[in-house]
Amino acid sequence: MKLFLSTFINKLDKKGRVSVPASFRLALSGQSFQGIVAFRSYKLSAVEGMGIDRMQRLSDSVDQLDLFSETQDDLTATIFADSQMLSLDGDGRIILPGLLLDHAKIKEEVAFVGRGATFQIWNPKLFEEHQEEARQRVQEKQATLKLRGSDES
Amino acid sequence: MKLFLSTFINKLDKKGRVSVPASFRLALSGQSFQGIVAFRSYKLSAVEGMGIDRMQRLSDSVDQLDLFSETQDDLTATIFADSQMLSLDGDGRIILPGLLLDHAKIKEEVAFVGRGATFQIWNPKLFEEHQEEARQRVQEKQATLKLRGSDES
DNA sequence: CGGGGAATTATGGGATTCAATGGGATAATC
DNA sequence: GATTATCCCATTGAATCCCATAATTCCCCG
Repeated sequence: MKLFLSTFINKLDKKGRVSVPASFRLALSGQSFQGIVAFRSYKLSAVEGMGIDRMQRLSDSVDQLDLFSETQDDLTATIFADSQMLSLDGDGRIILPGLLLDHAKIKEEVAFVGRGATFQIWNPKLFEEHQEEARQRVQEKQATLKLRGSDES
Repeated sequence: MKLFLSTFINKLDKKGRVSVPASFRLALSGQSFQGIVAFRSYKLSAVEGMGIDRMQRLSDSVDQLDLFSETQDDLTATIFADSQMLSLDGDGRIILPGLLLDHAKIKEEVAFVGRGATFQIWNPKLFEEHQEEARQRVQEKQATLKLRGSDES
């Protein structure tokens, strides 16, 4: 199961550690770096999280742009430079650096929010509000989605 | 793991040495030259850094251009002629030559800035400003990126 | 259906390791 | 001989490992 689903709320201990939800750890297993890559969302008070494999694909995509171009530099400065490699300890925890805590306004509780291929890390309170607003926007706009590919069950 | 991620700020000692971040050293391991290749960015007050392997690829790319063309000559002059091989000492440090320090206006603190397949070396203060501008440009232009490769993470 | 383990997960804290840094001693270079 | 580079070791603070315990979920059997 390689999907990040559901929302989990865990505690930040006094060393700055949090348990990554077990199902997220499962989704991350088998990657070349045992941990998560996280960077500040540039639109939200939240942290974007994913496995290193997806990051590698992002890097390959950026490599298709012109080397030394402004676009390439801007993207790498906001994504790669800002991202942190947070490795899992033996008990499945990471330590969240202060920079990320500040950006997401996280104090003692941490929400891990599944988004399919990636996930986000929030202050639980702020996420609840955000989710409510998102639901309303979806309803107003009657947003829909086209399905790709085929089922294989 | 062959990606340069995150930003690390280390100190320049009075002998002109800096520690290369451990995760960068990991990304450089296994290459034919144990150290980094660095040259002055021709657009920014920064130093471009990478492993020797990527330098080889850059050389191959330049080889695709017309021999003796002006572009080819300009590129080789600004990149290959300008680059320095900085070897790692036993403790994972390099010596930054004065030419590079001057160009990047580095005094006592050095920022190693990950860019995926490569990295940059900055004066931390200057990079912070640059990163802020880059973030804004990304937002304004709604710069996006198509993900390459297959979707199975 | 429901209770009682058994396994898994989350969390707290002590002990250990490792990265970054400073500096002395030795070797190479001009 | 002076300057610069390399090697080696000491220190410190942070990250990691390791174990203990608490909470939760799962599962089997009554």
